[in-house]
Order: sequence, then structure tokens, then C-alpha cells
Amino acid sequence: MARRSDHTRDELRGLVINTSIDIIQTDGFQALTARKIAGIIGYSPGTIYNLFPSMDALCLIINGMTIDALNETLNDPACNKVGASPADNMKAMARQYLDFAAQNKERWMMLFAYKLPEGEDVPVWFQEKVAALFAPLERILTPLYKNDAKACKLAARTLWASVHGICFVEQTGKMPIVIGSSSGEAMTSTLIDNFVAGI
Amino acid sequence: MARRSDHTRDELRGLVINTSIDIIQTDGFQALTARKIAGIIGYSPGTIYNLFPSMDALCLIINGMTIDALNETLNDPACNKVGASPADNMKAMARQYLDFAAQNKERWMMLFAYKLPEGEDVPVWFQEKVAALFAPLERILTPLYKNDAKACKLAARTLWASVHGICFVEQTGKMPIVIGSSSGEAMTSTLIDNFVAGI
DNA sequence: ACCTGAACACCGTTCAAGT
DNA sequence: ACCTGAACACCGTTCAAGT
Repeated sequence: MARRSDHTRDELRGLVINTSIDIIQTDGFQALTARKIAGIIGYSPGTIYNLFPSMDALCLIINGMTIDALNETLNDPACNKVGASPADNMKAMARQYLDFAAQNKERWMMLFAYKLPEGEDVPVWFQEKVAALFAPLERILTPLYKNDAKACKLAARTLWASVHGICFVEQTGKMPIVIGSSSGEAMTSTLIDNFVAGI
Repeated sequence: MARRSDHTRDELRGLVINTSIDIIQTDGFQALTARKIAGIIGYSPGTIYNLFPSMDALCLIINGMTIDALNETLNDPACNKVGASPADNMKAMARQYLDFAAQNKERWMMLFAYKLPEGEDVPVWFQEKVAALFAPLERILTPLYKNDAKACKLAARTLWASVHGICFVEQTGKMPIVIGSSSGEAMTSTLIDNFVAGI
């Protein structure tokens, strides 16, 4: 066939990524295959490998974009109000996290269920994106740990991991819901109220 | 070939399950394939389907066994001491959870990363195993919520999910470790201390 | 009754060959 | 230079055929 030049290389990459996200959100990330992407965008499977070194590399890029989108919601003014109490800002931030996961369920699940194969390890640029996720919560907590930056970091990571666990349990529905509607929000509220009161 | 009768049907099922767990623990659950199991136990791939309806069914059985093993550690006397404070028992239980995950990393990961395909849903017997997981923690919390069973249930689920999140973050190492060694234990301690103080 | 192994419809990935 | 499509080494799953 040879050069078609229907799209530039960058357009093509964008096309592959957007199509991939569509597939993931519709059928789950297990349904993402090179052949399926190629079929949808009207190219051959080989072209995917012209644009990305491997399916794993593509998945990593998509996960990076999901983290960026999540990070954006955590920096939303709604959970970084100047007048509000740390607890209120934290609750708002937890709600942002829960909402993001609910609205982007399959993309969010992929972030945690997808595993690089045995050999390779997570690249630095990806680790940096993950690390950036903690900053907003640390910022909120700072006033509560005025003279102990180390304790502040520990608390931020503890709360972040806890909210993540609550979100996970809510999204996978593996927890029996005896709590009534909106259990994720009830749990994050209980967590934050008790934690802050206990500081 | 026909009947070999090297093993009874139940022996064969046990052989498949044990071999599967070996593969999972060694190479991760992504590496578990019917053909690989068959090769190791010296039967043809078809035999796997004689013993189990599908690979998904086998995975579900293995996950059920992992939950049973986890549940056993949560009922260990070490985290259910009569004289100890609820906080101490909870910390011991969290440690049991963290230790189990560390020692059975791939099996534990599979519990959360493995997803049934789009159509089918989790059978009731599996849901019941999951539900049983919360009882030990609820038992510990009961004295702290004497006259409010509903709040106790909510707190138990909140703490359980939180410890799970901490464990997840520790196991996947997605969190930058600025905290020093044994960050999982540091986080669960902070969580439990603050939460209990805040009740 | 139990087990096989070929067959079917899929994968990811590579790469010689085409324009 | 870009893209294809056949090829290779894998999957899960089924089932006629063998003992």
C-alpha cells in the first residue's frame, strides 16, 4: 500500500489513543487489542507498532493521561477553598476522587489492574505523575501539622491510600452494602472526621 | 488415549489448583494459562475443561481459596486478644493483613486485578466469602460503638477499606517512599490511632 | 468414562515486500 | 517513508475420535 498520508504521525497517534480510551470505557481494558484499534481506525495492526513500541507502552501512556486527568480534578477550586476548614476541603477532594472514578470507571480500574509484564519496570516519567497526585492533599493538611513536615507527609499518604481503598471497594462493589446509598461518601466522611479529630 | 486413571477426579482437580497457585505465585496471574497447567501436570489442555467449566471458573475458585486463607489470618488469636485494647487488636489485624499480602503477593493481587468478563457476575458463594472478611474487625470495634450498631458497621467497613488501600499502595509500590522503612505499618498505625482517638 | 489432539477464532509482534 | 499482510508463537475453548 505505502504512504497514505491521510493523517500526520501525531494525528494518527491521537487517533489510536482516543480509540483506545473509547474501547476501554465501553468494554473494559481487557478488551483493548491492537487488532481492534487498527480495525476501527482503518489501518493494519502493523501500523500500531509503527506508532507505539508495544501495546504495553500504549497502555502506560493511557494510564499517564488518566493520572493527569485525575490530578486536574484534585486541583479543582472546589476542594481548595481558602476559607474552608481542612476537613471540608479534604471531604470535597475525596468526593472529587470518588466522582472521577465513577465517571471514568474502566479507565480508573485500568490504572490499578494493569500490570507491566515481569521484566520491565515503570518508567520515571510515570512515577513522577503518580508522585504529583499527593501534593494537593499535603497542601490541605499542612496547617494541621505546622511544625512536623514528616508527620504531614505520612498523614497525607495515609489518607490518600485510605480514600483510594474506599473508592476501590465502592467501585468493585465487593463490599456488601449495608450502609445505604452513597456508601463511598459516608465512609470518606467518617474517615476524615475521625482522623482530623484524632490529630 | 482414554482413561488413564492415574488420579481420581478430585486428585486431578487438586493438582490443577495447586499447580495454578504455583504459576501465579511465581510468574503472576497473567501467566496462568490452561495450556501451561496442562503441560505441567502432564495432561492435555482439554482435560482442564473436563475438570472446570472454564479458566474463569478456575480463577474464581482460586480467589475463593485466597479469601479463605486471608480470613483465617484475620481470625488469628494474635489480633483477637481479650485483654488488649481495640486499637492494639486492630493494629495487629492490620499487620496480619499486610503480612499476608506480602507473603502471598501475586495471589493477593489477583484477588483485586482479576475481572470476570463483561457478561457474567460474581456468584453468591463468592460474595459470601467476601462478606465474611469484615466480621473480625466489626467484633473488635463493637466495644467502641456500644449503642450504635450502624455506626459500628460503617466504621468497620471504613477502616477495612482504608487498610486495604494502604496495603495496595504498599504492595504496588506506586507511592513514593519518603517515609522510611515499613511504610505500611506506619500508615496503618497513624490511621488507627487517629481514627480511634476521634471516635 | 476418560482423555486426546486437532480445529477454530482469537491474541501480540515482526518484517519482507509493496507503492 | 509509510503501510500492509502474511507469518510466528501464542491464547481459550470445543468436540469428534480413540481406548
